Amino acid sequence: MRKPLYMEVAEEIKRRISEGIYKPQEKLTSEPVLAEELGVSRGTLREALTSLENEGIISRKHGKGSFVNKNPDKVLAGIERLDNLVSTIRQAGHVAQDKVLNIDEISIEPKIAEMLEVEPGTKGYVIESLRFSDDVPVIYCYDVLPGGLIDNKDLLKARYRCESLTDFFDNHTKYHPQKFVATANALLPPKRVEELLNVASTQPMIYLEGVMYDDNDTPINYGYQYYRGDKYQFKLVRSR
Amino acid sequence: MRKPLYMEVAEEIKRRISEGIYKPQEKLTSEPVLAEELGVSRGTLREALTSLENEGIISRKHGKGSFVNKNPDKVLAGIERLDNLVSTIRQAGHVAQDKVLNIDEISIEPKIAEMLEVEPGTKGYVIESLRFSDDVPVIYCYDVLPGGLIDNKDLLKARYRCESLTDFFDNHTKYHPQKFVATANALLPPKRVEELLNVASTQPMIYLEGVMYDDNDTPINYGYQYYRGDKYQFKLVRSR
DNA sequence: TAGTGGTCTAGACCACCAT
DNA sequence: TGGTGGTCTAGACCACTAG
Repeated sequence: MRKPLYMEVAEEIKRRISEGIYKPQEKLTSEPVLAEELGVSRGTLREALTSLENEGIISRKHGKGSFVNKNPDKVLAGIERLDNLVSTIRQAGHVAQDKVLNIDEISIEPKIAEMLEVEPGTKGYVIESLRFSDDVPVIYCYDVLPGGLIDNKDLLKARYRCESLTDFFDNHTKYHPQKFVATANALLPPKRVEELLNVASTQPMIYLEGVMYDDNDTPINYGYQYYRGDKYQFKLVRSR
Repeated sequence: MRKPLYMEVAEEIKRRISEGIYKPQEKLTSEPVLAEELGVSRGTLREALTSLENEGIISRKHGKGSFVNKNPDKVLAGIERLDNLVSTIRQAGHVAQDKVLNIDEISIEPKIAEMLEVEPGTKGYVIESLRFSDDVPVIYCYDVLPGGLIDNKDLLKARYRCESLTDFFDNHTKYHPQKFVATANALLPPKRVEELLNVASTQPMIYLEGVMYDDNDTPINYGYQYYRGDKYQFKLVRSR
């Protein structure tokens, strides 16, 4: 079984929506009937519907039915998604590029060491990088990796050939980034960021700072990013 | 059946975690065994585990088991949650206050009318309000309501006695806010915001702008907010 | 009352992981 | 290989909404 059945079912329903067989605001065929029609059990159909609901494509109303949302496309891909920045820029229809500025060995300062759950003064690496959209630098990234994660310093050179730190972790280490727990803020750029991104010192920036965890809850890097507020926007759905 | 069984099961597991029967990083009893032990079907147990996973309390690893996460408490309550701003400030340990500046009748301009799905020029109401933290104004809110939602203009006076527009909708109308679809940005304050929040014109602000929808996907208000970047921070979890 | 989504069961087989 | 979580089925009953 390549793909789980319920995913194929979800895709079939998406297809029907995009082909206009089910239109926004309209009710879907009821669960028992649709399950029969698609040749799956109701349980499997419900798994598919649940995933569509989580994606914001449909809404279910107890006793009434399941309805196609307005703008089933628009939403998604927002600030709560940990995506490759480069692919996010591409999806927005721009030419994207990643550039690593430098990789240096450092001694991790206490504040960051605590977040990374290592001893202060432990060896680590700092990676500075930029992301470009249509040849304009729009994001500055500063990342600190505990040295313990990297067996061999040469391994880090692979970062130059990756499109992001996440790609590097996925493809060259045994750690797989799962979530970035952060705080969001608005700040003016420090001198270095001002110069690298070539923005005015009065240009407000979106500032995200936090720690990345892998799927075993191991902290794998501390990082912060400055996003040009005039060039980069986050989509966001706040819900109850 | 008061509570669904799977919710009770989820609570029982949470209880075991908080009582230290299952400790962070440890593996839970396997699904077949735990289901038998709790006297429910494996399907029901899995529903409970899924909800715990969505809450970030456990992680499941195919072929290995389900594990209690570190810090099963901390996270959550971030930018993706549509919460009463006042209660959010209180939770952070500050004295919070809401103040409505004014409520005016207006003719809705085309750009906003489109977002609210009404005809340009339709009558509507503008509400300007501030949120205070320890007597310091930290958030400026500008909201536009389609006139059609409000039978009687006097009804709006109730807004003065609410702690937020969301409370007003919940308690005085038949509309119940469900989600705020928005964009996030960093901006410098316009003159009016600069004066009302008493901030420097160079103080970066977090700017959220979007449309609120009720549970039937009816747009119930357009709004934007300016948050003082130096006084207000958002928590945020970006995950895959 | 009829139809809808919500919950629950019992049992089966598959895919992943460590040994 | 044996144990774990992942997927799937068929059938039952409950709770909500509307006419």
